[in-house]
Amino acid sequence: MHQRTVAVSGALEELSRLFRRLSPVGGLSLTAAATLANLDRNGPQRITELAAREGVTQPGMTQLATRLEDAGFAERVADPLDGRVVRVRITDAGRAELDHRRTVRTERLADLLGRLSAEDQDALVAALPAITQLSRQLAGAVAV
Amino acid sequence: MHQRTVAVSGALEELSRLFRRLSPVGGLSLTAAATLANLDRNGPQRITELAAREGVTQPGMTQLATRLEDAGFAERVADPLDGRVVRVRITDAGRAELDHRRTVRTERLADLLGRLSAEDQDALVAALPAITQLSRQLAGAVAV
DNA sequence: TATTGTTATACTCTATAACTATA
DNA sequence: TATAGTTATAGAGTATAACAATA
Repeated sequence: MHQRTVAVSGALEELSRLFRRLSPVGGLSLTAAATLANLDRNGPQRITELAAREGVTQPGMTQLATRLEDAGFAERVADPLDGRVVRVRITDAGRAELDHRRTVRTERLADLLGRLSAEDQDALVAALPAITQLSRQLAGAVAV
Repeated sequence: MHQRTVAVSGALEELSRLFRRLSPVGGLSLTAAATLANLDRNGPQRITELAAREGVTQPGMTQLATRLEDAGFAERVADPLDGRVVRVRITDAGRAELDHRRTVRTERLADLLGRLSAEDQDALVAALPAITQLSRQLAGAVAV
């Protein structure tokens, strides 16, 4: 067990928890926001596909899709080729909500980042590719 | 709004969400684990104090303390000086649980870190002080 | 009267199991 | 019979409001 891994692990858990507390911008849960962002980035997708990507069960995604629909952020579209399939699509209101969330969150974070030393800020920016990579690894690992 | 802030913000949200999915080591929620870690680090504390630190309401912390107590990870201790006050203290089983969580989480993370390039790994380690600082800033900001 | 903590109650989120509709 | 999705139901976690006990 590498010392550095322990350090990274602890730091990330702390950060993860604090970030979660900072995040509740709108009424969207983290999973709801992630799903919406996914729909925005990758276009309409089926319930099963979304469930797998976000790491929730199929019934869980059905319910989440319903919540997003009720909020006006997404809509269900029937698949003309297969009557069993439903595709979920983000709406304009959904995109606006994403924009809003990003704006508020970034404003808050900008304030905090501004209080870090220039060295710390640079180190954080330099670590962005690594963080992105790590996220991808995690997504793959959890998907199993 | 700085471009770099937007990038940091997005990366952190992604990471936060994925880390949460990786984390459920034991049956402990993130808040429960954080509270336990706090009790381990800083010693017995009152309900009100814990609630403020962890960003939950006082009734919320009462309930969390009860869950921790039921699990055998913490215990309530009466304050001899003030009959209204309850102090919560971590037990040996609680410390063992923390150890276990850290071990499992670190093992999982080590596997993922190992798949990153040497450059990415170094960048992540180099960013640790910045991440720690950011966590502190966040903790202060949220406490308000 | 103010403070500390608990109890009562309700809501969100997510899970598993059972079900419906279509292929 | 298999697949896609939904409905039914339950449990964890957390909030607000009302309450009890102590200072």
